[in-house]
Amino acid sequence: MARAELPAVVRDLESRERPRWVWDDTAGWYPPLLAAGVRVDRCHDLRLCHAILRQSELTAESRLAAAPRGPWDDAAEPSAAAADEGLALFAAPDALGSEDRARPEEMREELSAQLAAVAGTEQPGRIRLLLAAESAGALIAAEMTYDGLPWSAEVHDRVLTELLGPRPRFGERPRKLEQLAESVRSALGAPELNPDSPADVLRALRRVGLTVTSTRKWELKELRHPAIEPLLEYKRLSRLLQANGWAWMDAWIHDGRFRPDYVPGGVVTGRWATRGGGALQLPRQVRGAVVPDPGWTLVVADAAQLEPRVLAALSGDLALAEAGRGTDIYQGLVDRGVVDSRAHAKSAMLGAMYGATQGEAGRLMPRLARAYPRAIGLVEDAARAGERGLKVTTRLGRSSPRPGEGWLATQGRAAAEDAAPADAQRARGEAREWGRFTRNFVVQGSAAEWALCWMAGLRGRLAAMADGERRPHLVFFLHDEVIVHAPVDQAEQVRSAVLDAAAEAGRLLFGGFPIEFAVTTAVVDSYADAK
DNA sequence: GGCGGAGGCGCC
DNA sequence: AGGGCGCCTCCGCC
Repeated sequence: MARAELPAVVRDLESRERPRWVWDDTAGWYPPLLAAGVRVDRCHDLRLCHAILRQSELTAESRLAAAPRGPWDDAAEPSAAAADEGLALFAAPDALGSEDRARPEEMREELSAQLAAVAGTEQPGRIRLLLAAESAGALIAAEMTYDGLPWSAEVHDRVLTELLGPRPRFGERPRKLEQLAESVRSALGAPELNPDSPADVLRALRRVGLTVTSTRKWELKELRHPAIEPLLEYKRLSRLLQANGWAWMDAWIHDGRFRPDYVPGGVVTGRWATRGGGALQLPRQVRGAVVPDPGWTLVVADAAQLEPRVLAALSGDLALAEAGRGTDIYQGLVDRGVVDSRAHAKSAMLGAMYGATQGEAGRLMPRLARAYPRAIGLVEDAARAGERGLKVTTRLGRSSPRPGEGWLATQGRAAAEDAAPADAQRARGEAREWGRFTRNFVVQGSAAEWALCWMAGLRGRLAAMADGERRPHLVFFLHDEVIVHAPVDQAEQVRSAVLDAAAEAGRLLFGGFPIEFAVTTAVVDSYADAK
């Protein structure tokens, strides 16, 4: 009886060949379906789509956007616990009692409001694609958690032991860390020093005559003192131990799999976030532990210089697009004499997209602006809009939030006739800060859309390659990079699928604009070998 | 003893 | 030195 009950699922009849399941929340519904052996082809995630449509400038005139805040706005990020609850509900729908789960008629109503909002836009195809991609992302996230990233605890332990020494007893420092701590203490003449305490370390550094304002790595690197080298090494290894050490392994690796909890749409720009496990910050040091099952391999693919390419296409900057054709786009800038080294090119491009004003990146900006006025003009316009408190919008229609009450109040005070200089200065600082956010938003958000389309297209192609239980599947996604776990004999097919999907994503977002989305692929037996 | 900000650093 | 995150410890506070 359970299957037929699916009380909160509505079927959208838009396509009879490839039905799209419409539900309130993929993270709640899909995990139990996966556990029951069901794979869903397509869906429309009402919660995720609602969030986009409420905020988007393209649907600002819709009934959905104009309505007061309602349950679809308050819907809390579903927790893993909620997903477990979903499992229980699935097994025994009578036990419902879940006020936080929408009823079918509520979902039908919300769906029609969403469809109306989309239909009311000038180019409904744009936002329709965004909603489809966002929803596909939700399916992929659930599937990746279910399938898990293949992880060798043995390799991981070996890496940790090599770098830190054998796993210590609870509460003790690993041998290497203890040795480094001792070196730091003796170099600073501070036998009681706790190297984990920034305040403690700062005091000790000053006591030996060093001029420092913090214990940040980049500041310490400038200092000459025998304590610095072991201190930096201590910080590096301590970080590894704390973030991805044995405790992390115990908590997150089970049966040879790492199953992080991905949060699609978890970042304002549309990037994913994760909850627990820090999956999006896996340090290079431990990537060697990502190894395929016997008879399988990893296809690691990375969209090279994704954001500069997205910027070129967004702004219609043919010169910048051309610089990236057939080559590394940063090298393209060097070849065209815009800057003198790849490092400078990278620093300048990233600076343009983040809003650098000082340092090397700041100095290179004028050259970049002269060579690529359209591209730089686009990010400058986005910054100006943000400084004035306006929204900006990505390629497919995700809009930035408006600044908060506090920000507006500060700007208001500064605009008054008798504004104090200090208020005016603070307002300028905050305005520029919001401008840097909106400047980056358009590029980062559009790049996230490209990545979602890429991954959705790849998922479809992989599904078509399924060979019984030997099903190549996505196991990792990191903003502009994916890992596919595939049977060895399917690696080449997967590689083609990755490239085809990338080309398709470019066409979906930018039509015929001549931008090339370069993708590097590596077929490897360890994630560490991918770069 | 729990909470939350600060400091710090990993990833893109 | 400039965007987006998550998560760890420390440390002051209730």
